[in-house]
Amino acid sequence: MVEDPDTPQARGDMAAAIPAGGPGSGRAGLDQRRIIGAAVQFIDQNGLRMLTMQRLGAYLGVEGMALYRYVPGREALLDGVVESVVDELFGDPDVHLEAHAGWVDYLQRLAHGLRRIALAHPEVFPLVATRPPAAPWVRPPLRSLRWIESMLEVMTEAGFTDENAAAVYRAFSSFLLGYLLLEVSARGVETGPVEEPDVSPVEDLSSYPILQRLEPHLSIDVAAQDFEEALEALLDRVALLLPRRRRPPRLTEDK
Amino acid sequence: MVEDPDTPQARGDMAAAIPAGGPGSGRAGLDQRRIIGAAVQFIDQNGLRMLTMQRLGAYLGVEGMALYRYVPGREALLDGVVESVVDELFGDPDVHLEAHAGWVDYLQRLAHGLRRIALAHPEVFPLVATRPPAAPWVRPPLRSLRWIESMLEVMTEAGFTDENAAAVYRAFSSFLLGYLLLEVSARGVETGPVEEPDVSPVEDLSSYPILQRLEPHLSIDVAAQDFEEALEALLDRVALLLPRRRRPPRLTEDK
DNA sequence: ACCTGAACACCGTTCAAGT
DNA sequence: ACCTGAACACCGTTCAAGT
Repeated sequence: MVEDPDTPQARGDMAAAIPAGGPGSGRAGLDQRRIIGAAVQFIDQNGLRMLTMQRLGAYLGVEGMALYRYVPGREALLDGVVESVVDELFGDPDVHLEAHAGWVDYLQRLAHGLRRIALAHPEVFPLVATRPPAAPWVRPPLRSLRWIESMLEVMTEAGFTDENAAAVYRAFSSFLLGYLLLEVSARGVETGPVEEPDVSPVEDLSSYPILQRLEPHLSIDVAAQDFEEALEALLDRVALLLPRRRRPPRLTEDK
Repeated sequence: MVEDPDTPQARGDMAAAIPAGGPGSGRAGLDQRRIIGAAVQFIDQNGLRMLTMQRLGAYLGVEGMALYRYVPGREALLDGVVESVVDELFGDPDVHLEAHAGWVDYLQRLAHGLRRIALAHPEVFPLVATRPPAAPWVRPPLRSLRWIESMLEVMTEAGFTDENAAAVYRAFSSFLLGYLLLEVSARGVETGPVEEPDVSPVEDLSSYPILQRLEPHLSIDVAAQDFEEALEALLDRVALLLPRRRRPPRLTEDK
């Protein structure tokens, strides 16, 4: 079930005129899975806006138009990229779908799994966030029917009403989307191409004294701690929806 | 300060061969403000992916290359679009910068103002959300130094420490970004072009019984109520950061 | 001063032709 | 069966030329 996006089949060192050292002419023939995997790699390495049918073709040692035999077009390819990246969650050993210790543990694993994906593919994540979903109840970044079903199942079995389970799904999605998109974009997405040193004309802060004073508190390292706290706050709030029981103490498994 | 994006100067009914009834050859000469305003209108009407230098030129009754005298290029134009839309906040009479009744009232006005902007320009908002910010501490959707400064000022004057004011700014940004992006995308962004009826092959839900059962709870109308509740929850959580005082009761002004 | 024509390098996409 | 050449319509962008 875990589709290795690396497909290390017969990787010869013949990356001669091929840009950025792609999988080269990996022989073995094209195929939709391989093309989408290569697109993910290409975006990770070169940024989304560098992805072109012809460049992706060259990356695969082929002529660009050849891709149209396996992929309906560029838009469909991007959809495939998003699906493929989100589906990495299925292969994550730390998010074991069936082996969780209660809904808190489940949501924590899910959240951390999605965060790992976002950080592993920062150039792809904006695509995950903004591609129009197939249906209005598919909310990024949890854009997989399987995961939505899984989450709703865990929540309802944990005693949440249907209505509350759905509300938790919505709140959880909003939280993850906002937080991860900001974290990923703060880590210099668009650091892709050449990144002209530019001597950082970073806009004059002298008219904004408070912003200037608080700047150290707005650095990326500070922001990186927010995730755990915000997740905890959300889980605490969710726990209040549960009829009788209090939320179990943290890190204690309650099977 | 309120720059009317409609620029109703001499609007003749000569929208002959001009696509989608733009401002036509509004005479009066081009100018960067007018071009960016037209781009916003164009995106609102036709969707982002329809925006092309040549089409925007035609929309303005001009030849496309003419725009390069006023705008450095397409990327810069998009930056201008984002800035222009976010700056509409300055003209919003309900978000009066100086006349607020405490930080709770201030944050509520700010949140609702940004929500109005997102809903007024659903096709632009993904751009607001994903354009790489000028600096890592500029967090969408509050991408204006003036507003960031303003918010930090209100929070610190209300008694929050520098560190907490910054934390509130981060949490507030994440909340707004995640919530508004999802709300906007749920309202059929990409309803732009022709929207083939498609008979909605909306993916078979029969393998996902819980999802199927909860579908009514995931509709857009249900989700639209979440904003107020989530905002309240965030404000409650923020209030806990304040050293002594409790959060003042809702809707009561405390000047 | 301001816009346009023509040109360039590059897109996505189709399809007949090659192997 | 699978890839390529050539072609088409369209991009963003530059610049000499028109008015």
